[in-house]
Amino acid sequence: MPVLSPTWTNERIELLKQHFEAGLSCREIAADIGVSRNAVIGKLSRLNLTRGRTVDDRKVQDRGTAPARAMRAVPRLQYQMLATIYGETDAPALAGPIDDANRCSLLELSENRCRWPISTPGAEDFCFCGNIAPDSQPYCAGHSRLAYRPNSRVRVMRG
DNA sequence: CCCTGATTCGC
DNA sequence: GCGAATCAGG
Repeated sequence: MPVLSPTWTNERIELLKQHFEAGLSCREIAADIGVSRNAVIGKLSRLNLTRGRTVDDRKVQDRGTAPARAMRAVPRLQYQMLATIYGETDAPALAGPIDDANRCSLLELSENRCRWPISTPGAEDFCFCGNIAPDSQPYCAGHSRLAYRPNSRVRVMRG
């Protein structure tokens, strides 16, 4: 390993198989090994480890689960996932406790207030979070994490 | 639009 | 054999 750039050595292939059998997606495997997604899937195809023509087992990413329509302007790069698997954990403290002391009704909402719905719409105690939403975000820091992809797609699509 | 995996094709 | 480009599905 001193000089050459080993493309697919045994270690990589083993790692590839391990991650593949572990249930990791090709994107995650690729990110972990350090190659492109196509490289990983191409190698898998060459190894005849493809699951047939099944496109995916997560069925499809659920869209429209958020109560608001504002979850549009989030590019959600995969760098977060990369940082996660690399152990970098680039994410700083993202508002742990959600303060629900400022909850308000729809009429009390303003531009800088969190619009996260509390309880069920139509219920008598239905209201909104009402916390301070930094920037022009529709939600406060805590609820933004819940609204926009909390993390990589980790078994949380049955909502 | 975004995501995903699978195949194709040039290197 | 390799992987980007492309295809195909959700």
